[in-house]
Amino acid sequence: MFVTTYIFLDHFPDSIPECSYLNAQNESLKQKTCLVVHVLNAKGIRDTRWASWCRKINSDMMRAVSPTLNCPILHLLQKCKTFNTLKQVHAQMITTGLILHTYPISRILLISSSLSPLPYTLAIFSRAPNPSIFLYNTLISRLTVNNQVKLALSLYDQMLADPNLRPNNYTYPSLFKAFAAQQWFKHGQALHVHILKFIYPLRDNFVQASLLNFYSRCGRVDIARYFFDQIMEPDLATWNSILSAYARNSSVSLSGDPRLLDENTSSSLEVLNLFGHMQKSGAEPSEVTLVAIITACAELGALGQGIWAHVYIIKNALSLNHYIGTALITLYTNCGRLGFASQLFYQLPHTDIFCFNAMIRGLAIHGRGCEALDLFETMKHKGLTPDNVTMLAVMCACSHVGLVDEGRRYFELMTSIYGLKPKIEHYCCLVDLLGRAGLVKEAEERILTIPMKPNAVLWRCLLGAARVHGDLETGEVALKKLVELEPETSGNYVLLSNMYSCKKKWDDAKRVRQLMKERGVEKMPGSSLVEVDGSMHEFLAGDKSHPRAREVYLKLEDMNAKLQEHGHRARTREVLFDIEEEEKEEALSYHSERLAIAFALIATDSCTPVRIIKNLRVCVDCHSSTKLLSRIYGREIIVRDRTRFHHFNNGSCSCLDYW
DNA sequence: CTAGGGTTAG
Repeated sequence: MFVTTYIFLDHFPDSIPECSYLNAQNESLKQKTCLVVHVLNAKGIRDTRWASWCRKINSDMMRAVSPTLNCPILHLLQKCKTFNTLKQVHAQMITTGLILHTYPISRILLISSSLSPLPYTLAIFSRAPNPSIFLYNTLISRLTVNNQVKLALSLYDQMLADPNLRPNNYTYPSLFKAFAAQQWFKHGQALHVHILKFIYPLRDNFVQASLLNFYSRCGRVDIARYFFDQIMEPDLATWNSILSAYARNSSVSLSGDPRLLDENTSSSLEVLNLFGHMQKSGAEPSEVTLVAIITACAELGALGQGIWAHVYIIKNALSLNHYIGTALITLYTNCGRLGFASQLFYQLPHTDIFCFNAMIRGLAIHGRGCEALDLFETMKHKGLTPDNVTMLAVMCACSHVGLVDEGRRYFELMTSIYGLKPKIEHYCCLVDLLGRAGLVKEAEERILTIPMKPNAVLWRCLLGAARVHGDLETGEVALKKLVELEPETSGNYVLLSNMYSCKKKWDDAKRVRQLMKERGVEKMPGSSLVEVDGSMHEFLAGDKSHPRAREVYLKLEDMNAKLQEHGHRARTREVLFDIEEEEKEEALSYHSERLAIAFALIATDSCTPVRIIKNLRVCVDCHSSTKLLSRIYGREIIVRDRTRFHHFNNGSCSCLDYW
């Protein structure tokens, strides 16, 4: 028999009230019962600071009263490593009658679920006399771990059918975790109703965190946030859940729809914002926390904050595991520090497929296509099997350096050797690869024969290719599809309008612009961020709001004069509107990255590389003038645009003019 | 008392 005692700590916040515990202990020994102690805080919630103290007291008492806990057979059970030894111990449990008791059954269920065939484990359960909610919870959880979600659900159903049993706090977290992994949104909502019915008021951090996480994994960060705000005292795992929710949400649309860009940025900022609250609340960050922070920094390009997180890990002796490693590699490659990334990569004690994928992609977006392919070979040599993401990075590597045949070959190898089914992203990459190399017609044919419905990203790839190679006909086809799929996205109209302008079809350009106006589509302003002395400065095109705007514009005049001296002719074909050549030139020279570069040139040391983060793709004119500027001012200029990096050095760019 | 939640690449 158990007697549960709750000790309130409201008047003794920092020390265990030994006397009340001892009184209760004497009482329970007299009655030969087992005392179970919990320490509660002033709000009546279990105080986790005393959890290990309680565990020790409780297990001491348990041993004194209940001999089955110290039973040698259970010790043997713990040591089982194979199905055969498990069967022997199981036999002993049956002959000794141990198998009739809840606790030993729960132990053997745990071990059996990882060693035995499924029916064996289920048989053990089905022979349990009057299985308790505890046994149901144990088995449900093991089934979800072994990916038997449907079985777990039917067990849950069976339990509901028993009028003596009601689900409790322990029933739901594993089920929601499994639903989250399967993205079963509807089923999850249905199960959520059960929580409302059976667990009220909902005050358990585990259940709330599992709900939060379920909704966030189904892409509903808004609902996740709602649940987070309901939680009175978030613990570490709860904080980690909400931080990861926003961090994950921040990179859903890499190289995709530019409209989602702002959403990504604000998600990442929210990670940092929430982290501030977390620190104020006194919760100690763990590795999981830092993965979320670093992921957010990688998305924002906030190198300074990211390095702070890296230093935090080292200072606080957190482990540099492969989760952290992958996140840091992504951070450094996204912030243009390819050297840091590869240094870290080679220092990691254990590199898995995630680390390799991050590093291969890192090399690819910096235009180090051949090194990316070498690393791919190393990875295969290590016995790691490439997956969808690896192949995407590999094809991306080929695309960025114009290795068309290799890219095509890898695409074929995907299915023939690695047994991977190309997803729409792979087709995008292939179209990109072909398009950039000038094989616009082949790219278009590919799109028409793919086994799924082409999405906007795919058409945008084709449109980009058509634009670079001036293929108006294909561009029009692509744009028609794009406007159907995304009538709100300004970039689509801008691209087509630019194409018409370039062919001097001013009327058509005007028509597109008019269409955009009629539909009320706002043009997305180009913005460039530049980090100077650890803080970020943002410039928009023609922006005069910066405190040092006067100096910046003076520098810009100097830059433009020098550019002309060095024979730069403005590539006006990218200017949207039907305006005079001279005005166009002026519009170009006030592009946001030109302002950012001007500012960096006056505000930083002459040997510091200039690092710019753009929200859109680099335009042709900026690309060629930045190349020239890197030579004129003898500065390395590193620009991160929407999809890749451009390292401008001494008059040339790492992208070799493919982008 | 034994059962439960949080991490990485696109």
